[in-house]
Amino acid sequence: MKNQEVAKLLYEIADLLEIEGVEFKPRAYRKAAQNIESFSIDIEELYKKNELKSIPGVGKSIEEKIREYLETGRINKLEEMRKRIPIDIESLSKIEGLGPKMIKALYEQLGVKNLDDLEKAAREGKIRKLRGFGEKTEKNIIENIEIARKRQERFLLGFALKDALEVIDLIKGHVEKISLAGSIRRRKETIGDVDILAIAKEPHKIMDIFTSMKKVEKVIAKGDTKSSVRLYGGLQVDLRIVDKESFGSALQYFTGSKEHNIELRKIAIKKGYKLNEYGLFENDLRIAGEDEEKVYKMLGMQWIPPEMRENRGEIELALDGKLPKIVEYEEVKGDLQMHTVWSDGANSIEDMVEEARRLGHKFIAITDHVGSLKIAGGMDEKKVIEQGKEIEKLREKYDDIYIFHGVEANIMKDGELDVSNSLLKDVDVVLASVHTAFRMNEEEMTARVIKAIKHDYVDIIAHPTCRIIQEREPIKVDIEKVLQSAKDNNVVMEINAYPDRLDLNDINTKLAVEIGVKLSIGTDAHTIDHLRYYELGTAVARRGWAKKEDIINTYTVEELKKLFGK
DNA sequence: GCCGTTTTCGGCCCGACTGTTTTCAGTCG
Repeated sequence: MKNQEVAKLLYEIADLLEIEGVEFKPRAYRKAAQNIESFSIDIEELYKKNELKSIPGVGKSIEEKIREYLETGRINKLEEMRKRIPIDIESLSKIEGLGPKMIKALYEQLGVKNLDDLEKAAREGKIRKLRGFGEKTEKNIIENIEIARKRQERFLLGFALKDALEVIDLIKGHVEKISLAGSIRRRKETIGDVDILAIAKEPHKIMDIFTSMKKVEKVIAKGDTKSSVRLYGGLQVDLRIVDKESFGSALQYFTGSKEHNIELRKIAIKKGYKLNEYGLFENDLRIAGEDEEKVYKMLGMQWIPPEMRENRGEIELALDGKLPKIVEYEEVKGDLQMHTVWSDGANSIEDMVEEARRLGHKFIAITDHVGSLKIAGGMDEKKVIEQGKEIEKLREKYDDIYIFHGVEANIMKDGELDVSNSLLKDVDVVLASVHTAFRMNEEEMTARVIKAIKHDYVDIIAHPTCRIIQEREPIKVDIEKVLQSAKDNNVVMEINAYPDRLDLNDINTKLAVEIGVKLSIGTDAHTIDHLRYYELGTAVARRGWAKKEDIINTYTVEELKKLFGK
């Protein structure tokens, strides 16, 4: 699927156009890029069917460029622009306070093309002399270069969420109301910073508590309405105090996404209203603002769960009153992938059972590695049988949780599993996944995974694309074909809930739901501490619009046994 | 460059903040 690839090029064209001072076109390109990037249909399929224009925001001209790229591997106009403006915009625009206009001025007047040039010019005191720039701007640039170099891109949701919830815990006793906002409230897989909103009678007292927390490394800004801190580890947290009558609209506004908000504001305009962070206004009269639900209601639409607010079609559905009822966090009743000391996990089966009970799970699947993955302690048939006996004993001891005996087998290069059927036939649930030979072409890799899907004993394909966020690209598979095959063969696809996997991701989950594939949530826990990540899996499910019936972790133990053929 | 329940031409989201200015452009979220 080349959607991300094409989107990236369109974003680059947008950046370059903006540098050139072209109006409105950058917005058009970005809009098209955004839609392509979150489109669950393969852009190459649309191209073959001559339906590229069915993507919102893609008209004659952008269609032509996509066509050119898919046919020749390049876009002439982009190549020309790159030659004309040889600037590393991507890294330069990461500098806080540096936008296209300033990048353009720096290039034209000082020849700044990249971070190194920028730093040199700043340190030599050349920037302050430019019209529109000054000493302060130059000083900020120097500081922000350091930060941009040090900062590792974005933070994983799973890690940031823990810090964010701890911050809220510290403050919530002192405020009237408090909520996460921003991408972390939408449970995006990575987040830039944490946004928190609160109502407070004595703002500066709250700000004192906030800025003097133990985990604060640096106070970036401190005022009565907004303070920002950087925690140890680099995560930035912003706390805003808002008025009670604006809390809902501020929450809506700061939750985003930006694209979602833009659409909402257009709807407001059509109705003759104005929507901003202070409320929804008819003339100067505030007709909604205190609660978020009412803001949506007054715009004539259903309230939209934060996880869905990405402008991927949710607004149209909410206007029609046809939003799908997505799975709720408390409907997920168990965890279907985890490891123990029987392979590469750190805890015993009983430890995992105890912790799962504490989390309120009704069932878990112990899915230790089997077969050739010796580095992960892959068990042989004899050990699997022994493990089964231990699980049987624990089932007798605990009657409030059911323990499925599972295994995780490897899908070898040829699509066969690395263990015999005799090992698999007696366990309750068989996960299969790719752990080796990640670099295969799409055709071979797709065939490999589909062969595993068709295997007699495979119930679930675990971490289907094998990506590691910010570390390893997904394997090259034709995800639509894989999902269709899963549907045809009644095989479940996993949403791996481990913080750096989240695989399937939100977009592929949405596609799976559309195709009708059942999904399972597994934490892939290797210690008892990892078990709490199951909520991240639910978050991905919600971002992919999965309903309760799409997620097998909402089933009863009896229903699961039936599904696994036991 | 795209788009249309005001439009096939003329619009394209909104407000705050910063740093530079002396009334505002640029950037950010």
